[in-house]
Amino acid sequence: MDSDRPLWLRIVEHFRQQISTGELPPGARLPSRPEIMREFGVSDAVAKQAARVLVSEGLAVAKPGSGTYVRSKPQLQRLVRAWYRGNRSGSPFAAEMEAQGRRAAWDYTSRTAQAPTSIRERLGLGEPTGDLPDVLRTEYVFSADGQPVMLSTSWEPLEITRGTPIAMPEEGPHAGRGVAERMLVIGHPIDDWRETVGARLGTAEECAKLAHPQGSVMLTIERVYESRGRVAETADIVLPADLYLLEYSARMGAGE
Amino acid sequence: MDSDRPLWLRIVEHFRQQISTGELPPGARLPSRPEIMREFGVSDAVAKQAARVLVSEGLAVAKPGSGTYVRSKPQLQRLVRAWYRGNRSGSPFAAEMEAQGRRAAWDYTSRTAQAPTSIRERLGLGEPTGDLPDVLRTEYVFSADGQPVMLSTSWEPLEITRGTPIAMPEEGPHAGRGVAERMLVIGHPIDDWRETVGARLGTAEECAKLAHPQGSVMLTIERVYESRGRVAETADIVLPADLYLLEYSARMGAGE
DNA sequence: TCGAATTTGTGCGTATGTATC
DNA sequence: GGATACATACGCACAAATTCG
Repeated sequence: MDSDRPLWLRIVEHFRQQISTGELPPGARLPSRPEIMREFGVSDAVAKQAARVLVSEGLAVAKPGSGTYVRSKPQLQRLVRAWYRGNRSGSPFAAEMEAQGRRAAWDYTSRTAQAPTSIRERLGLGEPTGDLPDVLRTEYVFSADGQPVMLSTSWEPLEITRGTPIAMPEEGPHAGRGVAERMLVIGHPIDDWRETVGARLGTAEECAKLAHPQGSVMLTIERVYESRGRVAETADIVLPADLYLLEYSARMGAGE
Repeated sequence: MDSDRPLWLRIVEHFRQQISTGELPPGARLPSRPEIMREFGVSDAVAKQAARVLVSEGLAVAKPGSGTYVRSKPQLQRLVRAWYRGNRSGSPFAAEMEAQGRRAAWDYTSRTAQAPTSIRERLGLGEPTGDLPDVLRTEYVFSADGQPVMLSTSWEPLEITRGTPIAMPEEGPHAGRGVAERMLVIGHPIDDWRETVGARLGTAEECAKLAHPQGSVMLTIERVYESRGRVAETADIVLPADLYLLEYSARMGAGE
């Protein structure tokens, strides 16, 4: 008689408000399911549903055997996706993390492969030759302060890098230096840059790698680096939307 | 004994695969709850859970009284967030939609208000004076081909626009022209531009306004327009991640 | 036009497994 | 080991919307 909204929604809204006002600070324990049943006079199914929604919204974390807790929201970090760091040395990620006073690190695995069609299109590759590999595919897991925070799969055409000292991104004298710097070494200065940003729910694998609950919202970036009108590298980047904001900016040319 | 994964997850994965391979094409009807119970030998609760997950993942749409259907995924549209359209006339949104051959339209409501603190910070406003309004707040619902596709809340400091012919964004000779063009009219050329991109689950209100199922993933943009080092406008933009990709690009200066 | 069958959404009660405290 | 708490699972009931004869 109170309202026409579902019971579980009212409970969700009750806790949403308590969390947003700070009445329930991060880390605070929410009532257990039996407690919710008593306090709100609802059944177990309703308490369950409400808890699941709060968790799926990222407001709470459920710990079996312990309780359900208000999620401590790490401050949203801004990732500056601009190019004025072009002539710095070292990886852009490391520079960004250093600027925030965080410790950067990454794991990677590289292997040559034949590019799938979607990547072929982005790289401007022609038809594949037999099953000859034509790209170097490198998977990265980037970490900040020991926490995994970003996934990236990078594709470089072997056409460009084969036989050069930078053929393997993370080996040799230019290891860990970032794509732009490495390409410059072999005479392919990156002079154009394009990022396509989207968002979706993370796959189970992505959530696991990033130590996030299943179904977390992820930002996706398709990055393309060009050198003299030719694509020198492309990457698929995935990062948790609850950790990062992406910052793009441009100064307008006067006439343009 | 088959696996240690939850029953509902196995059912979800079953349909996920059928959908991704096209075996279940967009618009196809999924089995009803009783059918799933029979086919998989599970209880009603499991069938329910599986259906809810498929819907929350955006793979299916549930129609009460009718059935659950594979969601027809509209092609992802790219929104170019760059500034080379600076000297075009008319609204950027209208131009973008026109370029895609779609019909653009928008509703709006404007009113003066006292800016909340987060907006004050972005606009660089000082302490509020009593409860005097100091911004014009305009809420937009943008539509393409009659479908709502984007929400935007725009904030303009009255300090700048008060008493000018463009004080009301959607009235007078410069109605519907876009912020940059309007600001230029009163001698505040937009010369810097910054967007902060994030993603999250849409609120119930946002999902309703955008005719999307509850809990859809949304892209969020915080846009700031500056004129001579001063913020002339800021906007909060929300758009469904299953409809749009955002495209940012930059040509690197040679030396930078 | 009307009514019956179907289907989803919501809600209740109970039981078992497993992790935490 | 015992109590507590969450995750999973079974079975049932009813309301509202849709479909179709």
